[in-house]
Amino acid sequence: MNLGELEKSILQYLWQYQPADAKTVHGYFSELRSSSLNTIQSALDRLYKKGLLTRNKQGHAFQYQTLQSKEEFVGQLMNDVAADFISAEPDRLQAAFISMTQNADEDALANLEKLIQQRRSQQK
Amino acid sequence: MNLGELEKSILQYLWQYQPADAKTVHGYFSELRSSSLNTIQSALDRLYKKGLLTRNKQGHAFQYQTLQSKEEFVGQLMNDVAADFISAEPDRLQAAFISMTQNADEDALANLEKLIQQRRSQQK
DNA sequence: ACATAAAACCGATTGACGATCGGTTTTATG
DNA sequence: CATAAAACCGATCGTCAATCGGTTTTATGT
Repeated sequence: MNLGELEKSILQYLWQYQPADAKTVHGYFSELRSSSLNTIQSALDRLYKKGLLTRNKQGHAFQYQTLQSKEEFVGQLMNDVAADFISAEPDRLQAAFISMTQNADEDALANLEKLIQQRRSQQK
Repeated sequence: MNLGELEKSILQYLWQYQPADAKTVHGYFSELRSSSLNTIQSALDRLYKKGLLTRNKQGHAFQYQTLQSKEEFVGQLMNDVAADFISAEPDRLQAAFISMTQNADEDALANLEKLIQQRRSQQK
């Protein structure tokens, strides 16, 4: 999945304020970048066609919403990028681990370990 | 960092067989894809200019080599892709990581936990 | 030193794709 | 059913990977 700058910004916006229609998004970005309403609209449409957003009409306009949480989405992205190079599952996890802990401090590691223990006990 | 298909394949090749010159790489890929020697050469050059490879002349030809291990590189990629959305929020990064391990099985998680413990004890 | 073969380098072309936006069509609603 | 609002269409631009022909540079054997 390749995303442009505008697309990323819109996703970020939606995770914070969704649902939103093109006009609202455009209103928000008018202070940050000079994109016409049409540009915002077509970026939303691209994201929709990429399967990252849902939309449903509310009056005149589509209300857009993300399909995944930011965490799920980023997890997916990391997985995809890793899968391009690493096929076997255990290796992939190991690589992920390395990336996560490249500059992780002790607290972060402890925290991570706790999360993993949680997950292990959850799935019996 | 955006990589094309050929670039990815060449990186994979190098991690397995480096160092190698353009001719060698071309020889390898001649069975897998129809790319001229020049195409391979310019892909190697692109990777070199992107800072992913080193090279030094050995007789006529440059011998190319990766700068990072596959694991380091993939870790970097995952980090970059996460950083696009998650800034300095360790918790969120971890959440994303956990979501990435959504369908990891018990063995993989156990393995991962072991790796974390290793890393924790390493760093005093 | 110099001819030559080998490789590097240069430049042009093609194909995707994100960003951009003007103009036309569709549609919700007073 | 008129109209304003939004969706949709299509064209252009910029960037970048892939491609490769042709030229320049260079390593090396005689």
